[in-house]
Amino acid sequence: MATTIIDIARLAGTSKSTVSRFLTGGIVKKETASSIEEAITSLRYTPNVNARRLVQSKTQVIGVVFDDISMYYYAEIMQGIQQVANQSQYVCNFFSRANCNRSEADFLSLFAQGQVDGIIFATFRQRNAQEIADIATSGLPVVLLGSPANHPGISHVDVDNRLGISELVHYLHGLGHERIAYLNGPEEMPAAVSRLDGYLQGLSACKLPCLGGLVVDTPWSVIGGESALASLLAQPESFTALICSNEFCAFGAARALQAVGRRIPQDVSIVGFDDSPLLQYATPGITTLRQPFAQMGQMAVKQLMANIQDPQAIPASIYLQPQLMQRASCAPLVVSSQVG
Amino acid sequence: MATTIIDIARLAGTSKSTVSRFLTGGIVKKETASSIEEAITSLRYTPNVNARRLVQSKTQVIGVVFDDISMYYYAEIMQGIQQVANQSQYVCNFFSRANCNRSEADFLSLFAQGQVDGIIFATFRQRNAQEIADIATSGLPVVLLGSPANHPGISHVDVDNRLGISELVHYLHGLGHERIAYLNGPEEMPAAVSRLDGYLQGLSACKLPCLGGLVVDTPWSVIGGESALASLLAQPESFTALICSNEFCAFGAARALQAVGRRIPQDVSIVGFDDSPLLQYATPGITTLRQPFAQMGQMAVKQLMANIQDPQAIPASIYLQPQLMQRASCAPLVVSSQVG
DNA sequence: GAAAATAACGGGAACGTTACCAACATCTTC
DNA sequence: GAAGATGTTGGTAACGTTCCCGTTATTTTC
Repeated sequence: MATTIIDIARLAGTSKSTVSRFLTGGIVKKETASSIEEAITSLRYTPNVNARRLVQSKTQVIGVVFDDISMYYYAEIMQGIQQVANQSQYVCNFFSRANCNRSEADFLSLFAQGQVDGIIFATFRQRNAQEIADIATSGLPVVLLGSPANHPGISHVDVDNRLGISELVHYLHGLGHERIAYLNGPEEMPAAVSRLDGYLQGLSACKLPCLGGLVVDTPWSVIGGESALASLLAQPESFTALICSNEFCAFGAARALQAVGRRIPQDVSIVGFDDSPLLQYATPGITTLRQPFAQMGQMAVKQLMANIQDPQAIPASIYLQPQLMQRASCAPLVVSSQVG
Repeated sequence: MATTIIDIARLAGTSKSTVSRFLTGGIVKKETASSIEEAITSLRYTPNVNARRLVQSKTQVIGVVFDDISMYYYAEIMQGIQQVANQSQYVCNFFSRANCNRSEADFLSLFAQGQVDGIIFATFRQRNAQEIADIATSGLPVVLLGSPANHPGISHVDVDNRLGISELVHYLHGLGHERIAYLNGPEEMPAAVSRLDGYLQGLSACKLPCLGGLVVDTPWSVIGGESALASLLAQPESFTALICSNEFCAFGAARALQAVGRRIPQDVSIVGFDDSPLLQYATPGITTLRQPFAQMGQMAVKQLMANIQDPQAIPASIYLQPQLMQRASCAPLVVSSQVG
């Protein structure tokens, strides 16, 4: 049926060993090489990857598993992953768990036996001990992306949530703000926990008091941000700046703030976490911390490659720093402008 | 190294043929079956996909090539594709052309020789005759997704751009509008051409005159929409409604409109094409046509499956209808409200 | 209970490649 | 020009499956 290495050998007047050697970059005489080349183009030959993978027990494929591929940032992560993978002649298999109700363990066995050379799990959630054990015993190189904890034996790449929010506190403090409210995320999200940590750390580093009423929990949604702002206004403590632990609640909070007549940034400075057109095009544009998703993807692949090439390579935890995207939603404190 | 079918046979006290028969759903005695099953679980055996693919020359993989995976709607398309693929025990290989400067032809040869059983090209651009010929001669089942033209021999799935915009004209006409402006997209985008067609068709179906000044070209961006609106206001024809051929220019136009003091929808009704949080959370929310991306992905896979299962299957062109997402940006015409 | 039919199994070739290793050709060196 | 070094080649065994087909075990039928 399809043309094989043997057809090439026959046409080039040599043996399949020599053709194979040519294909894999071994030593062949110039003349032989050129007649093989000729045969390959004239027969439009492409090596059969499955035969190659079978004999080499190597696939040049990495598997990438997402929680739910529909969030905008997954696109960026994928881009980063793909870019580096392709540079290294690797191909990516992407999966979204949301559409196939398989557990990570299912993926481990799905990928077992030669499907992929390694896996990136890009799922932003907590893992239990069993799941970690499954990964560790699978024998496959694995990198966790956007995951919180540092598990011995498993590499992982994440953004430095704590540092990011802490910098944000410094930034607002530098503008003169001392009463900085905080919209906290759901506690089952590890990222939310780290961000709250960053807020508290930032406050203490700036020698600012932590005023209990100024921390309000919210689900990470526009509506969540709106109602969180309502409870913030309902409590007695005043504030001149507001840090939102997520973009959607930032947008909601900003809108709710404006709806009750508070001006941004004259009355309240507001910052978000995560970036999207929503914050970019809000009026005013909302200052936010941008997660370097593409770079996170790139780093994850690089680390995975290292682990694939050398199974003894030491696993690493890599934290990338979020970048401050300055827009018009923050201003220096004017003493008369406190609200609350 | 890894456990093979032979290890299972040995442990189960039978032959590899029988184990293989068991694995592929053939007839085996109950007792044999259970001892094989036992051996499989105790040795944690998983079949080697590469060996299987080699001998069957079938991969259970479909390749999916995107132009640039960073647009939000690709996530939806991927979701749709993945969902149906997984149901059929297929696995997807996703690629983004943006990061690997390979042509579609490169992908055809990359995927040749057993990488995949079929390909979906989800690239929203025009193809030249050579590219079409390459696809046709590749021998691989191919489905074009979001592509404009109907090429003999190649299946394709797209949204019905023309019908969508035409319905939009009817909708606005139904609200009493007769002077409906149009923000046209870049002519190298086939979708933009179809949408303009739809606008013109809609006008003529509603027996409305096409007023030359009311059609303005714009790149599909927020800034583009803003400046297009400026030129619309600079020309003499008045309008009470505005159709934007894309979400970004809709957002920009709406913002520019409000910036010059025109109220939405009291002074001007405005609609977009494509949907995203940007339009959803704009103030007021902007009515738009939502492309059923997930369904497009699903249909593409179904069609591809059909073409894989039966290479003689007749290629099909499938057009899905965009859905009107009604928000607060449109209102019935009040006679005194003309602007322009 | 022998013949025929059926059920279950096992041997071995094939899939298309790589990789080892022995063989052969060509070139140096003295 | 023989001995060694170097460069190039081809034969063959693997890789882990599936699938065909002949063989053996079991059941049915008269």
